[in-house]
Amino acid sequence: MKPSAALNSPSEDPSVDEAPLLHVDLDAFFASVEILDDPTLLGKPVAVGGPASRGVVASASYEARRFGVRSAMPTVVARRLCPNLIVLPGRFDRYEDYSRQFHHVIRDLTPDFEPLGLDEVFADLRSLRLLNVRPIAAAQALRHRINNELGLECGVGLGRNKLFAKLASKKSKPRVVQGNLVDGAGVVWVSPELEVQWLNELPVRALWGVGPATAAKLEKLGLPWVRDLVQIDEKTLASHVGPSLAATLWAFAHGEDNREVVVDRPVKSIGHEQTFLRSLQGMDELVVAARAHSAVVARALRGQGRVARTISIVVRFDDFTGVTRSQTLSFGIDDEFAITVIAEALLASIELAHSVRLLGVHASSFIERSENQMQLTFGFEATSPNARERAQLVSRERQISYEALRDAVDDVRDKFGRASVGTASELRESGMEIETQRGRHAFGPEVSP
DNA sequence: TCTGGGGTCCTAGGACCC
DNA sequence: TCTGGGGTCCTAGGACCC
Repeated sequence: MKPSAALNSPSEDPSVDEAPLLHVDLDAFFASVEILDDPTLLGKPVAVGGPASRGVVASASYEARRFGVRSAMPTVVARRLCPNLIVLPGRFDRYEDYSRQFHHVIRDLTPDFEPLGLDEVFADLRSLRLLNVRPIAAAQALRHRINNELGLECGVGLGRNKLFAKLASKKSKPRVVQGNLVDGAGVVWVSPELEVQWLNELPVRALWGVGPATAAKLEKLGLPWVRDLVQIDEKTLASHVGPSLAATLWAFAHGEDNREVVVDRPVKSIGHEQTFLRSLQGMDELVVAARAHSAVVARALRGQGRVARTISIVVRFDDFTGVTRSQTLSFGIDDEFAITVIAEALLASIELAHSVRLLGVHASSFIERSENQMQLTFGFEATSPNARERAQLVSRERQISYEALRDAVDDVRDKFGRASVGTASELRESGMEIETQRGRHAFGPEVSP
């Protein structure tokens, strides 16, 4: 266990009101889990990531980072920097196991925490006021437990809000200096006196919400530093980056961040996408992939007990341009056949100028099962769809009655068993049509009243 | 150097309703 | 004949985060 001390070494531990927000960030999470599961990897440059042909690094051990290997770096580049790099494909079920244990440890401190991905959490310590919990002591205890029980290292940041807590945990991290591993402080608290000083030293890129595009924009405006943002008024900023981001950045630059710790953030979309080793050519190959993706999404939906009204597909071409298409239904769905039918229809609306390196299928606009009205399949009046819908329907060949789809799927399953289910193409050819968002109309021959 | 996969949120425009 | 505004929903694209 590495020594834990606050960088600013306060003689006194602040109160939870002085340091209400805590941020924990596990070190090199995926790579560390791989090393725990295979100790022969210890001390070696390890990365978790995609294949050299088309992958990127998701996580790199500190030994790998010494060579300059970083997250989001193309695997080929990482290999060039570090020829002995051990690249592992990633076992996300395993990482989720560890993540659950991580959250369990946090929950023992407080239930008021918010995960970000698998390896980070924010926690609001204010509810611990009456227990006389001291933030730095609590953070150190957290590090010990995570190290003892999970075998993982982490950095903990404390601050007045999410902005500073996160900046602090970053500063707490072990860093590689001149090729050597240097211990970070482990726990860092940004006391109010340090806040302005910290912000003044920071490039805008270090702020949450500023990525490469916004950083370039701000640079062009002559605002490469956080301290520069204080000089500009919010309206001017908004004219360049939009009102929402402008308000956020302007507040950050003044040390303010009103984002709260949200304990149960509801999931808003579920999707699955894949970059192919060899780009797909032609609709037939895409349809096969879309079916597989739809099945994955459907399983996930059912696993979480959700039904989705919107199905989207994402296509990325070889030239890295991309398109998305989506369709919102008036009812929710959760099975692979319904999703496949829609995904295929959306696919059919895309012009394939290049071969396709990535395909994704997503489901969103979740509704409660109890609100999902899908029973009136037969006997509805055949109102004429409006012009826009009709155009959509024609162009995308979709219009299905949900129950008809369901019934057909059940029939297929009954007849052939689960493993040999029919295809969406077959369902479509059977004459059914998809229903769209506003009302139910137009039906295939088999389901017409 | 050549770009993953899981997500979230924002913006802008069009359709539609009142 | 010319002309409204606000609110909601949907779609497409983009940026960002881990």
